[in-house]
Amino acid sequence: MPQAPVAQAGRKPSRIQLRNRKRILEAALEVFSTHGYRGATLDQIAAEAGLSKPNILYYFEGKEEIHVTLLNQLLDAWLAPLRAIDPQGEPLEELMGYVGRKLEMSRDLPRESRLFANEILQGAPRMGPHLESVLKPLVDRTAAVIDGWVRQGKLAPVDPRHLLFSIWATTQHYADFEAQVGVLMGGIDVHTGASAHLEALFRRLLTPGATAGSG
Amino acid sequence: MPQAPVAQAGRKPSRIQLRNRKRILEAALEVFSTHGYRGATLDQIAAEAGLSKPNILYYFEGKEEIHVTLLNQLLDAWLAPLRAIDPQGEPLEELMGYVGRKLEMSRDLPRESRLFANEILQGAPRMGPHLESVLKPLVDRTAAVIDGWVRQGKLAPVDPRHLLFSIWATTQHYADFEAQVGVLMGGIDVHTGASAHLEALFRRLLTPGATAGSG
DNA sequence: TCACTTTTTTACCATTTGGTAAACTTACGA
DNA sequence: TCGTAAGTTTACCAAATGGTAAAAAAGTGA
Repeated sequence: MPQAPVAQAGRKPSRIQLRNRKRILEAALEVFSTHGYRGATLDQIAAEAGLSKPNILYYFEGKEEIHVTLLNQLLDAWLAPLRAIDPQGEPLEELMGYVGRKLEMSRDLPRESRLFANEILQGAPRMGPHLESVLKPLVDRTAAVIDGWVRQGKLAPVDPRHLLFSIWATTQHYADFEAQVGVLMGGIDVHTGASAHLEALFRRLLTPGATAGSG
Repeated sequence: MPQAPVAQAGRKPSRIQLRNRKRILEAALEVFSTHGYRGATLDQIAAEAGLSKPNILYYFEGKEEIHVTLLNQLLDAWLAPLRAIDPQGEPLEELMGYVGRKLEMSRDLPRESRLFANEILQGAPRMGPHLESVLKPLVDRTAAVIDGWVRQGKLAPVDPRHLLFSIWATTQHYADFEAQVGVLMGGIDVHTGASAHLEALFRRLLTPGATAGSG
C-alpha cells in the first residue's frame, strides 16, 4: 500500500511524525493567519514548513483538516486566561488580571488572534460547533461568577457578557488591527500605552461606588 | 473596437453604466465582506449582481479594481461620524455621541465593518496608502482636539489614540464577531444591552473627577 | 429606417490550486 | 546486512478561477 493515510489512525506517532506535524502546524499558523483560509495555499504552507506539498498531505488529509486542527488545538490556549479566573479571588483584581493577560497574549501571540478573527469574521464556518461546545459553556460559567460578584456589591453593575466582549475587543484589537494601529501610532511603544489605557478603562467601569451615568 | 474598457475613461457615464456599476458594487460588498478578498470569486459577484462575469469585466478592469473601489468609496462613509465630532461642542457629549453613532453603524452596516476588518486583518494590502492619506490626518486632528479637551479639564486624562482604538474595537466587535456574539447571546436584543454597556464604559472613563487607579 | 455605438453573451484560455499515483529513498528492528 | 515499513519525491490531474476575443444584441441619434 502506498500513501498510507497516517493522518489519525495509528496509535504511536513516530518522532518524525511528531516533528513534521508540529512544523506543518506552525507553518500553517503563519500562513493562515496572514491570508485567511481561502487566501492560504498548500504550496505556501509547504514552503514555509520546508516540506513538499505531497509530503504535507501525507500527514494531514487536506487543507481543511490542517485548519480545523490548528483552530481547535489553539482554542484551549486562547481560553486559558478565562479559565484562570478564580471565583474565590478578589473580583476586581481577577478581572483586571484577565485584561492584562489578554493584552499580553495579543502582543505575544498575534497570529493566533488573527487566525481566530479571520475564522469568526467569515461566520465561523469551520469552528461553529466548537464555539457552542467549548466557548459557550465556559462563558456561561464565567458570566455566572461575575453576576455573583455584582450581586455581592464587589463590582459595579455590569452585563457580564458585554463586559467580556469589551475586554476581547479592546485587547485583541492591537493584534487584529495591527496594520491600522501601526499607521496611526508610528509603531512605537504601543503596548505600554495600551496597558495603561485599558487598566483605567476597565478599573473605572468595574470599581463599585458612585454610579456615574446621567440617564 | 470590441470590449472598450469603459472602466474610468469616458466622462459621461450612461444611465445603464451607473445602474450596473452600483449593482456590481453592492453585490461585491455582500460577497467580499463574507468571504474576504481571496475567498470571493467573480462568479459569485456576478451571480449576486445578476450579470455575467464578462459583463462585470466590462465595467471594472478586474477583481482588484472592484475591491479597491469599494474600499475607498466606503471609507468616507465609515469615517463620517469621526468628522462629525465638533471641537466647539461639549466634549463628553461629543464623544458619547460618537460612540453611539459608531454602534449604530455596526448594527446597520455590518458588511462595511467586516469588509474593512478583513482588509486590515490581512495587513491592508490594498488600502495601506489610503490609511496614510485619509485616516491618519483625520485621526491626528481628532487626537489634537481631544488632547485640548483634556488640558482644559473637560475630560479625564486619556490617550486620544488609545481611546479611539477602544471605541472602534468595542463597537465594531458586534459586527465583526457577530458569529461569536450570536452563539453567546442567543441572538436576542444585543444592541440595547451593548448600548447601555458602552455608554457606562466610556462615560466612566471620560468623566473628569476622582482619579480612579491605584498604580 | 439606417448607421453607429454601447452593452451583453458565447466560447474559450492560461494559471493556480487542492489533491493523487506510484516510484523511490530512508529508517530501523531482527 | 537485509527486509519491511515509514517517509519523500516526481510527475501528474481535474476543477476552479481570473480574464479575453469576438460575435450578437440592444440602444440611440439623425
